[in-house]
Amino acid sequence: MKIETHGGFYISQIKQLSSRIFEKLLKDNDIEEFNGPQGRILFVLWQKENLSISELGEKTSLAKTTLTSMLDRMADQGHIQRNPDSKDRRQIRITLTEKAKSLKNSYDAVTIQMNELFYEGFSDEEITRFDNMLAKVLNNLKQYKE
Amino acid sequence: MKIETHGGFYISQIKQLSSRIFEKLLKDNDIEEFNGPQGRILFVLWQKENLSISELGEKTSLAKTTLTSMLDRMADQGHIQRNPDSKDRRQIRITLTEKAKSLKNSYDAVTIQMNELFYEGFSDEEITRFDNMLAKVLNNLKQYKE
DNA sequence: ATAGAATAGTACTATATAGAACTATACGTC
DNA sequence: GACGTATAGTTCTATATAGTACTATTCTAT
Repeated sequence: MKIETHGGFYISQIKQLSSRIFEKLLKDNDIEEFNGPQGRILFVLWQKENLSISELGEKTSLAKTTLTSMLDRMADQGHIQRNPDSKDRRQIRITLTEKAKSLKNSYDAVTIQMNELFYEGFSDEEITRFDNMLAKVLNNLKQYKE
Repeated sequence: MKIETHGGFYISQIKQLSSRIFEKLLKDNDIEEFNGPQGRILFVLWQKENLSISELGEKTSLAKTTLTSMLDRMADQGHIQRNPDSKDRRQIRITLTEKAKSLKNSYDAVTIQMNELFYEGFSDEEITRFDNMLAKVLNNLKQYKE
């Protein structure tokens, strides 16, 4: 690989800008209940509840120390609950409150707005190809972790 | 755009993991002088010095309030200097110290290691295509900003 | 020339983020 | 079964990150 690449530099910037824009869209849509980073955690829990904190970490790629404090805030705000695991007393299972479940639709609406902007000028085929490449990079990085 | 996309979710995760891996590579290469986020700022300044803080913000996609505190730390560590602009007294021009200039090679070496991992299994052509797509998304987001 | 708007940076505050060190529990080997 | 090791979470600390409110300076339209 001798060519010049800027992937990492682009990714950082895209992350920065999309986070700020997402935050703004939440505000524009009068969604005050959660913010972008919390949305990422909810996104995972809406798909599958009752995850342990470590599992949540794998699915979000966040460190578990990050999750501890975020889950603290989300519990304070009435979005999640910490439940002891019945079999392994080291583990904690995270479940959603009804309040949190009811927010999924608002989140989805904002995601659609976000995607329109994000993928402006992309054909459906290009989006698919791009998504696959991102998944591949993500997989490369996950491999490295061990 | 009716298809299911995960671009934003992937981007967040890639950003998270690559930041942590990059940090680890810096440590493995015994580079203690700067960290990942500071490296991003240095990367821009190595290409063109004497930027104002707003210009640095545009090129890194960081908010200027973020830069204020990061530049404080980087000045403390002897990497950058704040110089008053001679024409516009509101502006400050950022220059690199000799110490900071000498770090570029170490950074480049780590970037190469990082890219090898990041683009594992990509052909040169795919890398180029992927980079172009990232640039396009970044451009979309920058457009929106106004 | 001056008032009002725009721009550049900073101070302050809150959240996100993660590493290191820690505690409690479980597991694996003898 | 006991001891050493691995795993799950938390606490503590430091940096990154950005929004809001602020000050100082410049620009613009009259």
